[in-house]
Amino acid sequence: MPELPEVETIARDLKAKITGFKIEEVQVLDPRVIRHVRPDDFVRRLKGRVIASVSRRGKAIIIRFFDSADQWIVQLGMTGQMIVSGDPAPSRGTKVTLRLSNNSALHYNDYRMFGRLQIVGDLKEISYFKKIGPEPLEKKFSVSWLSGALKKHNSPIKPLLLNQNFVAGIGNIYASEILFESGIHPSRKASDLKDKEIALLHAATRKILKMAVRLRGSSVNTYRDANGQKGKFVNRIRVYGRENESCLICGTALVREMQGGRSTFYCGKCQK
DNA sequence: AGGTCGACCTGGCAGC
DNA sequence: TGCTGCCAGGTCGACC
Repeated sequence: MPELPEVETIARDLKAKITGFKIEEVQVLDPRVIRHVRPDDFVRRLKGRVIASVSRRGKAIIIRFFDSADQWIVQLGMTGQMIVSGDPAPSRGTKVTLRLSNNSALHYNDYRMFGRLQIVGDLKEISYFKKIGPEPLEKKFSVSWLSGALKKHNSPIKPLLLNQNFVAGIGNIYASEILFESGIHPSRKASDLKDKEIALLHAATRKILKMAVRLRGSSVNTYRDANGQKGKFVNRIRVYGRENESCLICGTALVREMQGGRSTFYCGKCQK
C-alpha cells in the first residue's frame, strides 16, 4: 500500500494522537512481524517508554522516546496499518496492540505481513536506511542532482523510480502517475533522458507527491490513515489501475505492461 | 556494482 | 456454490 504520501499522513496523524503518552502494555499477537530483535526484546524495549516524536523517512515511520535512545521503526509493507482506537480489542488482521496511558490503543494490522516492526539504537543498523536515497520533497532532490543521478543508471526509468536507494518514498502508484505527468514513457532508459525531460520529471515528482500529501494519500485497496479513513488522492489517479480505460488527455486506451515484475500503467500517445 | 528475478504472505476477485 | 489462477501499494537476497 503505502508510499510516501500515505506514510507521511499516518506519521502526522500518529504524532498528534500519541506523542506524550506512555506505552503501558505491548501485546504481540503474531511475532512474525517483529524483525531485527526478538519479540520479547521488542516488548521489553517499548514497555514503559514515553513517546517523544513520530516522523517519516522514505516509507518508514520512526517513533522516538523521551527516556531511551531506542527508535521504533515501522515499515508497513503492502498492507500494514497503524490504527489509533478507543477500542482495545484487536481486529482480525491485528498483529501487535499497544495500550497507551490515555487508555487509547494503537493497533498494528497487517494481513499479508510484508510489513515489519523493528527496534534500533541507530537507524544504520537496518539495511533499509544504509543506502536510502534523498527525500524527493527536500532540497537535496534538485534538478541538477537528479540529472547527475539519472546518468549513472542504465535501467528503464520506471523501475529506477521504485528503487529506494535512488529516491526515497516512491512506489508503484506514484511512479506511474509521475511519469504520466512528465510525459515520459516508463521504458525510457534513465541515462538517455534529455535535460528538458529531467526538468519535467523533477517538477512532476514534487507536484504529484505534494498534492497526494495534501489529499492524505490514495486508497486503492487496504490503505487507511491512523483514524482508519481512506485518502482522497484516489480521485486524482490518472493512469494507475486504468488499463484499457481512456487517457484523460487524449482519449487513447491506457496500457498495462509488466516491468520488473510489477504492473506499469501509461498512455502510449502522451508518454514518449 | 548495477540490474534483474524470485521469495516472502494472505485474501479478493474474475472466470469457469 | 466452489474451485483455480491471477493479482496486489514493498523489500531483500541471490544471481549474473
